[in-house]
Amino acid sequence: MSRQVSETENDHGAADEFVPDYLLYLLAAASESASAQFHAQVRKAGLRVPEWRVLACLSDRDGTMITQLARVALAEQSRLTRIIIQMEDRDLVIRRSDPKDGRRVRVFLTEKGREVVSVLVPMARQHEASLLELLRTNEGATLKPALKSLLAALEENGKKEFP
Amino acid sequence: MSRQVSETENDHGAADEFVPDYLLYLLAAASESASAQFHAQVRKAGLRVPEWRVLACLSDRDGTMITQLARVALAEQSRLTRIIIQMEDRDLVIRRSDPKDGRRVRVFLTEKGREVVSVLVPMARQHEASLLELLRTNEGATLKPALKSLLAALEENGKKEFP
DNA sequence: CTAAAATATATGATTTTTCATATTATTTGG
DNA sequence: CCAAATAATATGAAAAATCATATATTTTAG
Repeated sequence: MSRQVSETENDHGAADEFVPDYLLYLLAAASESASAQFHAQVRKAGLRVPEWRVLACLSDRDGTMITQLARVALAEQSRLTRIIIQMEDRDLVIRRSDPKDGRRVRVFLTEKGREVVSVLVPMARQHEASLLELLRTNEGATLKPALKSLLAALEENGKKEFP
Repeated sequence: MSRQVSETENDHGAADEFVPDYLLYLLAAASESASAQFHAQVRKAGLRVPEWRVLACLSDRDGTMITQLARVALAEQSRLTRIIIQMEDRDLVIRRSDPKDGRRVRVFLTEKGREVVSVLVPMARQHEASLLELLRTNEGATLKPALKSLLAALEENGKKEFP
């Protein structure tokens, strides 16, 4: 005899359903859900998510060009151009065209941008640690390597199709 | 002596960088990258991504209400309302208010919607299989369980904060 | 050396998305 | 039973994202 289940009670993963076991759903949902809390902190710091990503990327490599920033920030080029302009208006970054290649625009952290990112990166690290603590140790240990493998394999795969 | 590395050559994961080893980046990037090819097929089928997600969700549970669809399709409620209206205009779904609770709008697949999803789900399954083949077997086997654990843990966590 | 192709960024116009809030319906506490 | 609280959906206005394409620069082929 099966008990009555309320409509709103979410019984994820019911036996034979497609979505709850579908890799692309799991990836997107995990990304969304895992990011939610930290992204709320990002917004409290007065940044939008792609802006935080830009700052983080620049803290790794100052002077990255727009196209590369777009890749890492997972945003379209034309969108990233506008985001960078807005960030420049708020004195978070400055743009300088590359002397070796005038097409390229290199983006650098300002002092203010550096301060902001120096607060956020430690927060991100701490949040990541708390996420990994949620997982049983063995799963936590495999998740990142598996994602990296997947990304690397997809990149290889992409190269094959456009050689 | 280290060789000269071109600017555009993406040397992911350089020793001491933050972003390439950051879980939220890996999740978002893996989700994006893994989805890209299949989502291109979805668009060729004349659907936007959230529309495909709605159809997939309805093929699991016909008559799901807007709020629940929004959760699974990872879209905001007001956006999903509009998406459903557009899908109704294209005769992919129909809406019926719940007789037991007049606030709820239940969404059902039409014959046409059922046909579309019956083509796309097998494509999705095949694409998923090809993704998992890209991973070394042991990693492929751990990825989905790890993502599910993470999602489950995050859900538990969320409940604690709003009891 | 030069014309054509490729690359990097910017921009205008349109479409999406979001945010706040209105509307309608149900539940709950007194 | 009623008033207030809660819940589900809809909607208008504003912000953001996308698409196609323009502009500027560098590379490549001949």
